[in-house]
Amino acid sequence: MRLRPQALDLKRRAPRQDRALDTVDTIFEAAARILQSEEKDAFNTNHIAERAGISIGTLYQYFPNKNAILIALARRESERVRKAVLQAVTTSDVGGRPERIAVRALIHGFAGRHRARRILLEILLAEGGGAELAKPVEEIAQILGATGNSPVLAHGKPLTPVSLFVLTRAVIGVIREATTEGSAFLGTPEIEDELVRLIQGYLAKLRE
Amino acid sequence: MRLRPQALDLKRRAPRQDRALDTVDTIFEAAARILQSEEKDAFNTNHIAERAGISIGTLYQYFPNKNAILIALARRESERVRKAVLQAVTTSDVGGRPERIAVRALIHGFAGRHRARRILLEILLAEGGGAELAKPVEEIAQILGATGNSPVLAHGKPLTPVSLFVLTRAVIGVIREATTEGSAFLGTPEIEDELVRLIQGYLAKLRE
Amino acid sequence: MRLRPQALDLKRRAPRQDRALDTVDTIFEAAARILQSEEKDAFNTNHIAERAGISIGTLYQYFPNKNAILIALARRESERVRKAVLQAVTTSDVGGRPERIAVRALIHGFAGRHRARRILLEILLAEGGGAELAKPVEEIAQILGATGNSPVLAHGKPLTPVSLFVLTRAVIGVIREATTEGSAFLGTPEIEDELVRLIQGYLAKLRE
Amino acid sequence: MRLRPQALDLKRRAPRQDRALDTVDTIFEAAARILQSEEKDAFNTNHIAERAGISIGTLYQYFPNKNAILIALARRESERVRKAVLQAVTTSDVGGRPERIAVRALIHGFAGRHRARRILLEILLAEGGGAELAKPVEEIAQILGATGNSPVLAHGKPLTPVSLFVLTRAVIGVIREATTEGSAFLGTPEIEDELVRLIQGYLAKLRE
DNA sequence: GATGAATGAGTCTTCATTCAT
DNA sequence: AATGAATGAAGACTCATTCAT
Repeated sequence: MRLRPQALDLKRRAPRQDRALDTVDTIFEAAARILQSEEKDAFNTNHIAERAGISIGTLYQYFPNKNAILIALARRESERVRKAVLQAVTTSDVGGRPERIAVRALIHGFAGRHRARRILLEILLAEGGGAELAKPVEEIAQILGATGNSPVLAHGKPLTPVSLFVLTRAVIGVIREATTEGSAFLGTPEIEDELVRLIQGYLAKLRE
Repeated sequence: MRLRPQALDLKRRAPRQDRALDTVDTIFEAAARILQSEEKDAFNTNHIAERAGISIGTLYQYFPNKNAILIALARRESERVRKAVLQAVTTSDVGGRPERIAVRALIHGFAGRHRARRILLEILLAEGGGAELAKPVEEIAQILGATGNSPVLAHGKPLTPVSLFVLTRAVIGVIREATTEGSAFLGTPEIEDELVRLIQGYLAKLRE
Repeated sequence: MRLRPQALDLKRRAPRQDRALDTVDTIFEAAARILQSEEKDAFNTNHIAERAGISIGTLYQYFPNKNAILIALARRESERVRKAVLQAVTTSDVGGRPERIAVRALIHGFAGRHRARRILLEILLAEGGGAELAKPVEEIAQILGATGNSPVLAHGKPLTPVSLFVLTRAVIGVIREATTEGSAFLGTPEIEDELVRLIQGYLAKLRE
Repeated sequence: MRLRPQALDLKRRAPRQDRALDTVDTIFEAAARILQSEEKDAFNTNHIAERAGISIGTLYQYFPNKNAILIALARRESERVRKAVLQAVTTSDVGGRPERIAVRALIHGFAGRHRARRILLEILLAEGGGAELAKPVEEIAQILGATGNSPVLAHGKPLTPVSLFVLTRAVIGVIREATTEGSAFLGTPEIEDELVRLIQGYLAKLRE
């Protein structure tokens, strides 16, 4: 794959008609399905177009290049996770266990559709789109970092940037590794428990 | 790239002449250099051969396919890290801070040659060689899991498999993310401190 | 050449535009010309495309792999011969000499464009496509085997499968050998006479 | 395979020492074994040398190129068949059925080691060595053609060259087709009977 | 005589992308 | 807007053959 440097104009054409909106969604749907159920090699523009039931020419009317599809797909997924986790973190739930809810949201978000997400991840990394993945996590870290903003840290002082980085990446990292390795732990309540302990233990340590 | 199912015979020819030994090293060196300094696309057999100053035919006398070079490279790197970390973990150092030494070894091991390692990582993942990466970490986890075997856990009971998984992957995960994102924290003493705290905090939590 | 197991989908793309139809024919024509006039080594995908005046990519839009071109070419030729011979065999010509007509059709069919056909033959054999060649002959044998279906055997009882096999393969075999050896007999009236005698002699013997 | 025009000096070195003789035989043996039991693709110089337990360099000390091995192998096989058939044809056996013996010898000769011989045949054809195969048959035809020389034709006049050609190629052709198609008839007594009838019928017709 | 490391032209095939219709 | 035929650079891999040791 020879990709253009950076495709800033991810969408070549702003869809203004219903038909066009459908088309974009159709492409997304096809791309996601391929990621979910097929070989990684099958993720190529011709195949996506075929699966979407459109011509390759039409596909290129909505995306400037293959990478743009990938990035857009990643953005779309990240957005879902971000929202879910954000809500978990900012809402002081009755039981007061926002870490657990955040962890659960993350696991479901990043590990839910195993195959699709893992492959999306792999391709993105392979194509240099790694930064894209960091965004939602980074954002969450920012929010956690703002004192009092989150019940998680209600009793403590604000975290340093490094601590934030380590905290967020540790959680994400464990989930990602589990996904990549195809670990059996994924989806079990145990790993959820452990991740909560990891967070709590770290925060406790920081408070010392 | 269409890879053969499982490239078990990583080396096609057992080098019997001195010349051959040199050649293998030359290939490794060229491959590593490409990973370090060039585009990911540059990691192709023709280019590797060219950079190594040998013919493509010669390259294929030593490696059955492109993937084998990648795996061999990964193995080679992992081995170094494994040894360093292993030593750190099993040696009861005077100061009694094996976590710190292990963390440092891991950071240097996995994050040392930033680019090269990141790209190796990316390509490996993209090519489905993810399992290969898990091995050294898994092994360390096993050792940490054997009670008393490591000073890290000297005072406690053996960890459960899930705890082990979370502990090792959290550390690895943070380092990996930092590498992938090209984080500025990488290489600073701060992140080392934080990782040690992460470990200690988690272990303390487990002992509760 | 490493061939895919069975290239059942000989045509990769069903041509829907006029342009496409032309292209397929162009490819056939180029392939046939190469077979006719050039080295056997020249029968490679790149060269075929070049000769056809199209890009290699276009070629691969119509044929899944090199072998498919070969098979398609063979089928096309066989079909012609089959039709001609079939007609000769099933038509009770005025002079009542269907053997002669069949023989002539076979000679012209299989020996007409000497070089092209011989090389096609050779490559097909070399690529394991031998079965493909047997089909039309086999079919003719079946028809000859059905009593009364053909004037050739009008006066006799149906042939046994072995006799059918020997009869058809003897005729085909002589023609094929003559082609392969580049025999000067090929195309002379004499060999036609002899083949007719071969058939008649054998059938007479069977009637004894 | 890019072969030299015509390798007239089939053997590069006249073996004068026992060791050398062994080497040539070893190469032949290895080549034959590969033909018999492996993929056609496995018939390459490197593999032959490996199988023969010698170095590729040594192989090239005895054969100027790959084709020479093939031709030599073919010659060797043809020689056996030629001798067997010759003897059958020239010996007036008690029962006076030389056709049968000749046919039997041919079948065993050309169809004996099915796989090996078929592949040898295919490769030879593919490499343009077809002429080589015709020689023994041609020779037999010559002998049959010399009146009185063979009991087969004891009662008749000498055959014309065309008749000879047709007669010999018909028999060879049937056997060859049966081999190539992997026919089940091969090796059965029936096909032997039929071939004898084919010969007798043709000869009878010629005598009319 | 033997060795086997090295060579590299050559072959198939893929796939992102364009553009005339 | 949509189509899809055409493009062609690029890449993995093979194998006959050479030649320095």
